[in-house]
Amino acid sequence: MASEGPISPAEDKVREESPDELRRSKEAFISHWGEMGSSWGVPRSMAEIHALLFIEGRPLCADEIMDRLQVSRGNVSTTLRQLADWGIVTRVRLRGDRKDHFQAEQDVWTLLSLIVRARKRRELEPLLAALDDASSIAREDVASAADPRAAKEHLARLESMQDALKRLDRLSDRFIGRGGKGLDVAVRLLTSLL
Amino acid sequence: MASEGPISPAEDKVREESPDELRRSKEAFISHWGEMGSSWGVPRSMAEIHALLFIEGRPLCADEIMDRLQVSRGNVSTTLRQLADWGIVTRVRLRGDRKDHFQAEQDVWTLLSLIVRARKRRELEPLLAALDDASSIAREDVASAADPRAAKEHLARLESMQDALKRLDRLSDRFIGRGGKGLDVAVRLLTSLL
DNA sequence: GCGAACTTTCAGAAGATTCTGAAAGTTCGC
DNA sequence: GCGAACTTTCAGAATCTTCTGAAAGTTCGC
Repeated sequence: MASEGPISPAEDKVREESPDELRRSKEAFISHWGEMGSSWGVPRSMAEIHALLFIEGRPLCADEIMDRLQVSRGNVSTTLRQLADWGIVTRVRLRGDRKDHFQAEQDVWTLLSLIVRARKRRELEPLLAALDDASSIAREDVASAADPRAAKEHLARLESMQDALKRLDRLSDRFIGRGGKGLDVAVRLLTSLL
Repeated sequence: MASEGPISPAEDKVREESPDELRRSKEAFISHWGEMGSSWGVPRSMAEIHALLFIEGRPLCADEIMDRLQVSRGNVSTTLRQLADWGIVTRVRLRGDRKDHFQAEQDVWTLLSLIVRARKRRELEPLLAALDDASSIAREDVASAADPRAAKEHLARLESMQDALKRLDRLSDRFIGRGGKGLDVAVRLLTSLL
């Protein structure tokens, strides 16, 4: 292509690829996803970078992300690493290009599973560990306490919280365990049962 | 010093009520709950105030919360209002006391349902509305687009995200709908099925 | 209607998080 | 081993969120 005409800046690469409406729609998706992320404690630019990769569907390199979202190279690099750690973005090498490219998981249920898994590890599990400690200390304390009644009630509260969270934890292990479609299956199942 | 004076600061009010171990255990719970909250986008002090009310189990007034957590009156007031909006804390009037008192929901499954409900309203639903708009625009665009192939793929991506989120939305309606124990039931059900 | 008791509001301060960009690091072909 | 292409790191800047506290608002008994 670009065969003979010397350099006709805009037209020669007749970029049907972004006919404005499409571009606007992508941008809307990116903003909303970023918005949602930020209310769930995910840095806005992280959510946006993910949204861009998801909605483009093809592997993009750092420079393209910087251009499209107007964020710094450092930010892009750090964020892509984190997204890769979560497993929702993968590094892809394109033949003939030394740049790293990145591609987002395209299956939505797999995506959601991976997100759940990552957050569970980082946030739910440490809390459960702490509750375990807290309640075993409280359990010992029931015997020796000056006010055993109060100690017992306290223990009961801790344990009810612990039980519920443990149950959710075990449940999510099964949903997201091997496969990836676990969540999808579970949701369909429940929808039909309830 | 101050050994024989009429005021013997600590000992005279032999407070069995907080035998140190109990107090420490409560404080540990409060910190961890606060920690978790803050990684899920809930202000730390909001999560802590809730944790305090939950773990005490009895109605507390603003002053007691301020003392225990060392936060300002303004913060306590604002936060209690929000917790009440979420429905996980209720305002209680105690006979003979003009102060408002606040009490946290004690049933953990009800608590979790209420949290899910609140966040769904504030965050999931607006996103769904936006996706609806985005995909109907994209749908119209498929006809007129310069590159219908690209437009179709884009629409497919939007819709797959929309479908999954809608399904979760409907599902959570049922879980949390009337009752409060919906979540509990669903979790037990799934645990036995999967 | 007045004052005391209590609560809410909100502008600005304090604090936390996120982002930038340039320098250091890595990798690769030659 | 060298330089070009690319990536990562991280100190400090920019930004966003949360918190404080004092003033304004409300409610209630009298």
